[in-house]
Amino acid sequence: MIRRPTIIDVAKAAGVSKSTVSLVLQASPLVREDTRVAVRKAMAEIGYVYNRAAANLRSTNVGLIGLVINDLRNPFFTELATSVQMALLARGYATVIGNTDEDPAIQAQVVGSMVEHGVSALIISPTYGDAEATFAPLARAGIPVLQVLRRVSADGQAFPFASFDYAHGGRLATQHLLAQGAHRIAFVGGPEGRPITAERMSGYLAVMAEAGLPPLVLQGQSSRSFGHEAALVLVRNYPEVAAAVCFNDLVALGMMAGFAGAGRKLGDDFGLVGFDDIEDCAMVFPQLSSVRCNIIGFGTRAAETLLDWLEKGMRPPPETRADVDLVVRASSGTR
Amino acid sequence: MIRRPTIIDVAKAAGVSKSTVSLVLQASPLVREDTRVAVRKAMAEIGYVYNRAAANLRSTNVGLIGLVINDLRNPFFTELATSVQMALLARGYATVIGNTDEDPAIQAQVVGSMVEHGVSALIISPTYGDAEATFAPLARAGIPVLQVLRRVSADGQAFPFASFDYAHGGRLATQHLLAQGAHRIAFVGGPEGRPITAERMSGYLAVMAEAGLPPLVLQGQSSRSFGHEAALVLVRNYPEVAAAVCFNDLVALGMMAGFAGAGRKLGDDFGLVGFDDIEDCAMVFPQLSSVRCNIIGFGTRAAETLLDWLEKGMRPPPETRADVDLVVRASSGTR
DNA sequence: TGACGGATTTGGATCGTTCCACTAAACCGG
DNA sequence: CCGGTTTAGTGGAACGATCCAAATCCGTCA
Repeated sequence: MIRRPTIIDVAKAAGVSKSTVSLVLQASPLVREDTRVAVRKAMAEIGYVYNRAAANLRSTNVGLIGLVINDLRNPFFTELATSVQMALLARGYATVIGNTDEDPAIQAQVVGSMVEHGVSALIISPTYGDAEATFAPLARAGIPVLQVLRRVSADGQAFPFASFDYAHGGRLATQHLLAQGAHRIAFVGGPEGRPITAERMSGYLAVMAEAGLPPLVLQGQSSRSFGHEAALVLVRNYPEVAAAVCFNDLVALGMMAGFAGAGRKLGDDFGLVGFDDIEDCAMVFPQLSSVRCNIIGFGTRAAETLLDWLEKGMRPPPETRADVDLVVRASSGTR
Repeated sequence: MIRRPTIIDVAKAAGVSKSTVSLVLQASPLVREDTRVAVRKAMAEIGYVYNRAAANLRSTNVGLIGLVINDLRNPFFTELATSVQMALLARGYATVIGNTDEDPAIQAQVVGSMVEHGVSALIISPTYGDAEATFAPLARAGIPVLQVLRRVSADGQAFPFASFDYAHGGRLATQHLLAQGAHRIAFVGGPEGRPITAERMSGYLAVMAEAGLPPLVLQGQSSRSFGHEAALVLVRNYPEVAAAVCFNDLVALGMMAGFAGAGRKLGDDFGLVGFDDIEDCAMVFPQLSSVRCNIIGFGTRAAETLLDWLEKGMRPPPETRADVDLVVRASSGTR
């Protein structure tokens, strides 16, 4: 196999020095128009491909941003990934996406690999578990890192955190179901002992306490299958429960399937509100009410925050919360 | 900000030469155990981070594989991405995932950026549209590239293609619905003029022709919303149609919502078979029959094929088709 | 003891860019 | 015609690793 051409080959072909070729590559105004054209032509002719590794060796800022996602199969995260990538692209940065599949060891490896490849900054939705192995190398690398959606490293100064105002979302959902006339309302799903579960539940608990009603919490996986099971449990053991706030939409969708199988009719017999408002919510029957987190807006803002930090040194505050609102659809009753 | 430590700093701290440090980094068997330990200790102490850009400058193979996905929001592709990444990781390669969002311009940019960063090989599920801008630089770079799921560059020698035996899947689905007693069977969804639509439809058309039955095709987007519309069209305009083979599961899920809204009962009144067998199929009610494409197996095999090509020079055949089978669930009738 | 040879270790060249200090030529006003 | 300024282009020194040929250890054996 033949060697890849370098700027020196281009320089020879165009009859200029390698420095001039370099200037052309950087779109510098220092080169005359006709030499620029000649150099470009030479590049096209000999099939020159820019070697970024060599360039990075001299100047550090690569224009590469890392995005670490803990679960690429969850639509919520893919939507985030998509929006972040588009926003970064719009400002001229390339994105590398890494998936950790909720495995701290893989996360450490993925982050390590990104740092080695010289990403200039990182957005990470971290996996719970050994934070040290992931964040210590990041601290050493000294690049801007934004934690989103989950705060795993408590060091908000080094790793600012951005998420949604989940507690408020929980309030909205519960208040809405109360207003629909439900009294016994359950909270379903959410992995135990995780901050995000506590946040989403806290609004529910607060509203129930204010209304003087006893709470009922069924914790568990944030998956469809858990929602399915939970629906059957409710039907069997808690027939008096008339509504539920779900930890997320996947749980709610699982519950919908469970209720459908058990012959319980959503909207009329039972009010259901999900969390996240993923695309599927409007696509199922009956349509699912959900606490909307504007993921696209959030991802876009996260990307811009990160770039402002990287380019202008504007370090974001340790904690940022984005607004949420409630989208009322058929699943929570039409009364 | 202080300079990142280099192997020379490590070498000084450990009292050895930079070459020795380099050997330690490459886990070479040439270094004595205690010097290795000393070097590792020095690295940890001064917080050394490997600089891959510098390494790549000398030795080309980076251990970085690119994965280009056309739609990261489609669960089918995320499952593929996840499995490919895991398989590559298992063989010691890091993966960078890029999303093109079905935009040929973004695809060209993403691929260009990956080539510049020196990926050693690429798996791409390409976007339809300007193939030249994407594949010409890849041909020049001379790295192994595998087209999966979609064949956009016709050059199967340079860019081997791997996909599923979709035509066979279409046959299986249609034969099954016939066996369930349906006579009027529609084919719903699938973007017009795309090879994949033709493939999936061809099995359906063949079986209908063999059975002497007239086909009915409703082409359109491969989205839930199109499925929703199509269901309403069928109910209104073609009440005699008793079953449908869908272009993919998203269409089928959309149809399910449409039928539920129109009060038509799946399984009894209407038989439905999807395509892809994404996770949702088993999670909705009634559960959706689907042509299963073992994506995880496919992704794993694609990764291995690519690495065999890269490491051992075993170039794959121009075209590979993976087996599919039919998963029968409640949506296609229980008779 | 000293030559031998396998196991370790080392210095220097090298990879393809960018950056910097510098030159050559063109231009300009007095 | 001269010194000074601007414009366009140049050569060489980095950058931080790898690779290779050569040097150095050190235990063995004649």
